[in-house]
Amino acid sequence: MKLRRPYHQYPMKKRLTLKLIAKELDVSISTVSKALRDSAEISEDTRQKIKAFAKLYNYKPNNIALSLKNRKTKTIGVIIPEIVHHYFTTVISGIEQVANEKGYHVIICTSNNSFDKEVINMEILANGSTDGFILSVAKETQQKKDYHHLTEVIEQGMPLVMFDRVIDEINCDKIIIDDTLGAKKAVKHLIDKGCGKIGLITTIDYVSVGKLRTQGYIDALNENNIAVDENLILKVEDFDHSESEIQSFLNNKQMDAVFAVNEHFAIYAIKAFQEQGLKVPDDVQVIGFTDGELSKRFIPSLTTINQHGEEMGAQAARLLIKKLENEHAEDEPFETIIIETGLVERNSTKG
Amino acid sequence: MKLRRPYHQYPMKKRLTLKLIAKELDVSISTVSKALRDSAEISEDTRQKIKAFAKLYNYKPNNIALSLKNRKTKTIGVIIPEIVHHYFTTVISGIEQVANEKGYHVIICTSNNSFDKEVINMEILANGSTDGFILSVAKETQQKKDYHHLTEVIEQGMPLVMFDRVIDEINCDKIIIDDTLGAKKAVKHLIDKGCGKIGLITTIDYVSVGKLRTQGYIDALNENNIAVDENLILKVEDFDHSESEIQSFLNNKQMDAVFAVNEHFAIYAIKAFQEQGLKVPDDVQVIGFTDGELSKRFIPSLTTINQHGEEMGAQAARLLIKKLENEHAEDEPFETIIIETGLVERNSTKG
DNA sequence: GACCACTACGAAAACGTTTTCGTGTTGACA
DNA sequence: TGTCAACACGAAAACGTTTTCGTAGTGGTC
Repeated sequence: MKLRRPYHQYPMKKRLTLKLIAKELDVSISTVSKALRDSAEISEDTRQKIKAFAKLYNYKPNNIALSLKNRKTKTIGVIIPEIVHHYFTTVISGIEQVANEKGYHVIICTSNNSFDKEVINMEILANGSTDGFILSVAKETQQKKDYHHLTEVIEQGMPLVMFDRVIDEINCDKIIIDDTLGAKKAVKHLIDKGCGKIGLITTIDYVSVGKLRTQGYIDALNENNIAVDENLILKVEDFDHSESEIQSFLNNKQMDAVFAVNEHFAIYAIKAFQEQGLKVPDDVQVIGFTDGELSKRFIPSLTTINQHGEEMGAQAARLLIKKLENEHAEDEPFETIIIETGLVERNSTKG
Repeated sequence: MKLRRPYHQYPMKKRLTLKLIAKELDVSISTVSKALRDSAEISEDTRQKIKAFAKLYNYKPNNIALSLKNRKTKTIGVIIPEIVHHYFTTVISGIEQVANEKGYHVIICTSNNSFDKEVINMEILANGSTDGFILSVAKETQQKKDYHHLTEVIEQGMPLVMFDRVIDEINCDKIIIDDTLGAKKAVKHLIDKGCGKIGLITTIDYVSVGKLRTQGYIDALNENNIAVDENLILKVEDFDHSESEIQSFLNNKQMDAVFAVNEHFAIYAIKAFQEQGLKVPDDVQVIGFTDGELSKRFIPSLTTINQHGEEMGAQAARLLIKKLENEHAEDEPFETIIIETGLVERNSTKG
């Protein structure tokens, strides 16, 4: 008869494993595993005994071992340009909710808008840490047009869902908002409020959203027979010094409204107008894109186009997980889901 | 002599493994492993051959297998109350930078301020997914005072670093700001500007930061021989309806300044004052706590106490990694690092 | 020719699981 | 008593690494 100290007297610290339980209870590892998974192969007696022991000492299977065995990690990798950005956090929030619901967790990496960091992050996560990716590409990647890291993971059979800043040439699932339509909505709203001389503050063209929103602006004007005046369009070069750029742009242009492609630009515009002695929305109306804290709380609060970040994240996660859990995922065609933008009316436009 | 199709002709898709390389090159797995790690045991010839092959087909070791073998994941788990919150994203940003620098990646989970979700997240991540934790506890956990999940991971030998909302009873490394001192700084600044009737808008006491900042407010008054007037203190019960609470609180109190324990409260205060026809900062001055987008961009921009979130995250990551990589971590005493708060002067106080 | 020391490699264990398959023991039945 | 099924369990492989140890082969030395 073997004598052994009960488990709890061993120099604690080590996590409980199947092997340890097996040793304690004088059965084989397989028996323990089966018992814990309620296999019919194991007698009621032994099963009870093992389960009781496991529960008592709080056994939890090791995720890493499971990942290795199952060759899936139940983890999804999210790579975004930056995290200190309200819109992206809402997306993450949406991703996380859906992911957790379905038993996945989320690894987040930021590219800081750097191509190199995006590539490195993808490579690291692709080496087994992650089952698939949700990605919004870095600005630098958009400029470089080097997508080898994306095609690589796709070729390896890892599902990839792109959102927001997507790349047309890459064949994968995508979640986007209709930037053009959203912008058009915004400008149309200004036109409906009686504006005719509408300025646009946007980004330089290689930022795809900037380009698309500019297009929406143009579309709205065209459809309403308003000539596009290049003098009313500012393409901000240097984000960090956008305030002064915007200020000088807005001087003496006599516009009655401005559409800005993001919150920052919008409030700088308001500020600039106010410093000129103009009142928003009485003298000039302003609409932004992206509905963040700033828009909500600014005074006057900002009328904006809402991108529904959370919804976007949720859809992205759903789509990715669908691919992950579908055996025949390869055969299925890729989807592109368009999230509806919404106009949120506040106090920077006339009521 | 064996004939075999070269690797690239096999039905692609599978990731390259040591085993596959070994098979292709007719050597053993160990030889491949050693060659790739430049072991002197392997002849120059074979080494070159193997490395060339690996490079050509872009071999990358599988992280999961490595994690299992090394019993460390090079991953740190971050659990925060919510992610859609500027302050937390700055912390995450700091964590990520340091972590990546040192070859770690970051899994982020949100507790949504729910005790249960915090517990579940910790348990899941503790099952092998993570080497250690960085945590800011959920409100609900603070109320419940149930910390079993924290003590459990600590007992398992997983390092835990708490930041911001820390729990005194738990023995672990901590990164905090001196909330009391920060608040005192703020109130002192108001006093220096000539204010004598200073209001406080804070949260109910079980939110530790609210309590501490309230204490700082009291300290500052005491040190300057100003009597504490309970009528000038509002403890907001319901965050979501704080606006109206604040509004009615501020009516006819005749204060010359307000210290608010966060941005939200601060701008609601400003709004309320403005609606009463009072000018900020001329008639009444306001200071907030936490330096976010809102403070920076609001008009008037907000004088605030800066918590240096990024710095906080960076320190937390450094501390955690130090523990992780130190053999004798167990013996080392726990540290509590205090991050200095800074006063950021803007336009809600007199220049 | 016997011994030795290298050199260059392979076998196997280990990390913690799950699962397939094999097998000893029991009891029933002819 | 011999056969067979059912039962209850164990051995081993597999996931992809790293590392320890063992060992064929080679060449040199006395």
